[in-house]
Amino acid sequence: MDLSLPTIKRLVALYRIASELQGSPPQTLSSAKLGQLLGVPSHTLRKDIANLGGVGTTGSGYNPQALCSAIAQRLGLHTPRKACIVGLGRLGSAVMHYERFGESGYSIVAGFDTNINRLETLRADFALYPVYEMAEVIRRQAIELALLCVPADAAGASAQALIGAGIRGILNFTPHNLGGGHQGVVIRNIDFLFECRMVSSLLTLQQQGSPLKSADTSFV
Amino acid sequence: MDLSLPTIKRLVALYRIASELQGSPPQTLSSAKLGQLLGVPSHTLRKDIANLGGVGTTGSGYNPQALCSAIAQRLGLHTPRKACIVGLGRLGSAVMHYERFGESGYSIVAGFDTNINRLETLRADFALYPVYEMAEVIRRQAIELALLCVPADAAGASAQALIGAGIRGILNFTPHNLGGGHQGVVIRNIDFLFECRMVSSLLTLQQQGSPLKSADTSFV
DNA sequence: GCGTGTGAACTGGTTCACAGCG
DNA sequence: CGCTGTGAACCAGTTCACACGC
Repeated sequence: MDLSLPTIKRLVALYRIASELQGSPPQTLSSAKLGQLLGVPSHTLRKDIANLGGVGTTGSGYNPQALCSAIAQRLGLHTPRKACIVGLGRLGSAVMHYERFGESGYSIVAGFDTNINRLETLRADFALYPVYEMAEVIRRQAIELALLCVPADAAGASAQALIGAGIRGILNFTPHNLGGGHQGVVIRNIDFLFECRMVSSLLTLQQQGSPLKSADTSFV
Repeated sequence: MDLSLPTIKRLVALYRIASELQGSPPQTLSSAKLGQLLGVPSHTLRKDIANLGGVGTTGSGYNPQALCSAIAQRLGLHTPRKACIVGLGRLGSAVMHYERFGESGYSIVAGFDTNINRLETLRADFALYPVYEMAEVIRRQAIELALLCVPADAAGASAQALIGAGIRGILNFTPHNLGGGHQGVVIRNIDFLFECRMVSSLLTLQQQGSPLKSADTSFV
């Protein structure tokens, strides 16, 4: 069975909730309960989970850890993968220090920057390289994910270089849209300004009395 | 005409592109060109833009600044609104220093934290308050947006407090899903771990040979 | 002829309703 | 009797194809 993109998103969100709830009291989770927690109708979740197959006893709800591991397995959330940080300025450093990154399944194995001085002064528990070695390091170490933290005006070029080096995914923290479809490379934008504007838009339309169907604005 | 959520997202993305391109050479933008830049088929964009009405001459393309201002007006991107930061730790400080925030149309007028010491030592060009004054300040100043930067375990309670105080939108930077549908409050999650897992999932499915229709993984 | 605008066809994701198991 | 699993109905958004203005 193929999963649709919305379904994948909900499953990833479910994964966190389920993993948080798989703690001490071995409760059982109903689709209604989960739906409430996530802001999604229960039948949608039932469909989503049904796609995984085999989880959930008909009649009682879902077992948290069964659900958790089913999602993780189906989506490969535990697959160990290598990541690198491109751009070690303020933003890159912040990302680099994010404690919970380990939970993602990725391990950061390299950092790149154009500024040689910065490379020498920075303290990191992974190797740092000048950018001109980027392609080679990525290939040699089979790095799959790049955390793109360069200044906005360098984003396009960096992305091209990364794709040329065979990267598989890019988390784009720069405020620059990397839309140019490059087949096979997964790109996700984490864009503060964009989200601000989304809120603004939704508020505006809502204040004008536009329906704005379903409260799922936090999703999608 | 009502706009759908996917349409709104594309228009917001378009807005940035158009505003970047409205510079020196007064060119004209075709839907094909824009589509390529955004990774979206041209006819989809044509539909989206057509919703705005009146932009675009049949035959030649779109005028960048006309497009820009049409989007801004329709979505209220230039509407001045007030925002506050809730939680002034490492994350909150980073958000607070984000230079380009001004472009969003919001101005930050207040910051809140439980830690009184922190309030006294922090340097900001807006007023800082202890949390117990939060509801009152939000109401008095008619603050519409909250940038939620508290620790994960405080996220739920803070969100409740904000909603109780009449906030209209929340940008949730905490790794905690705020799904619980609260009618009328726009919530958007900016979640690093979630995005990492999304990439992981998409790579996994893709490597298994699942179709993963359309390269629009960066959208939605 | 290039490129927008748009009504009509289509696709696929969501919603519904009910069968079935604990 | 509560709650999951699922096939059928529904609907929104995307895709297509063509008419029209420059």
